[in-house]
Amino acid sequence: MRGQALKGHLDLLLLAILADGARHGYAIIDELRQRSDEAFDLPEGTVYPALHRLQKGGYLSSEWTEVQGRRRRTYRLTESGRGALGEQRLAWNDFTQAMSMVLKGVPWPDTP
Amino acid sequence: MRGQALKGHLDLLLLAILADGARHGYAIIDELRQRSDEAFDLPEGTVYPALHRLQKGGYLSSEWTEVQGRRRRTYRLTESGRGALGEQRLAWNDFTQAMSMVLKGVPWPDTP
DNA sequence: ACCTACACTATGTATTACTAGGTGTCAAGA
DNA sequence: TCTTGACACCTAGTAATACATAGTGTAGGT
Repeated sequence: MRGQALKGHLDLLLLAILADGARHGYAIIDELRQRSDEAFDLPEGTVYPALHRLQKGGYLSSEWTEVQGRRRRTYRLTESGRGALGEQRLAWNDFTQAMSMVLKGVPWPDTP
Repeated sequence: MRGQALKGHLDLLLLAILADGARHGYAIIDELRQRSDEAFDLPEGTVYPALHRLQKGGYLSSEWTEVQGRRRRTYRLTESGRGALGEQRLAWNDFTQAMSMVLKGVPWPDTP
């Protein structure tokens, strides 16, 4: 999938994953890939800065942990983050609905 | 609607409107607003550059017309544009499906 | 005379996903 | 032992693009 497509919707994805429980970055990438059936296979350079941005915005908190000699930064939804998740999900709903209204009636390409 | 959301999906919208038949920029904006039930109310500074970009990419052709003293640039889908419409529509489908897979299971906010 | 809708254009800005590089740990295999 | 690969993080720079802003001009109504 052309990743550009998720421009503006990455935050929602990350918040959604973290709604399940706290996770570290690498695990988030993994789960995103699994849950989306490989469709979302995001590079680290995409996810880490986004997590930093979300934390800076107060939507996530994080803490360092050490597991078998490997340091991990575990992220957790804040109250504000949970609110943002709800809002963005509603916005996503509105958006897809508006898209399908515009797309409705447009003929599909010939697929014989 | 926060317009940022359509980042990367504007082209699909424009191609979809033009699949209905040739139109000029202002009319495209109008129809986009109507078909989306006011959700997509795009500023000219968004749409015109996008049309130019699409034409430059070979997806649209255009010609000047004059209607009651007002000059209009009427845009039309090219063959290539029709192909792109099909592709982008499939991509949009894949994208929404992947999104809903990730979103599935995430609890909605309390709405009493 | 003024305002609004119509209709287009150009320039600059902010956001953001991604590229490309870098650091370091650990386990398995050659 | 040395190398590879998975794990795990980071940052600086780039490209794309929606939008803000400002400008040009016509037509029609008040």
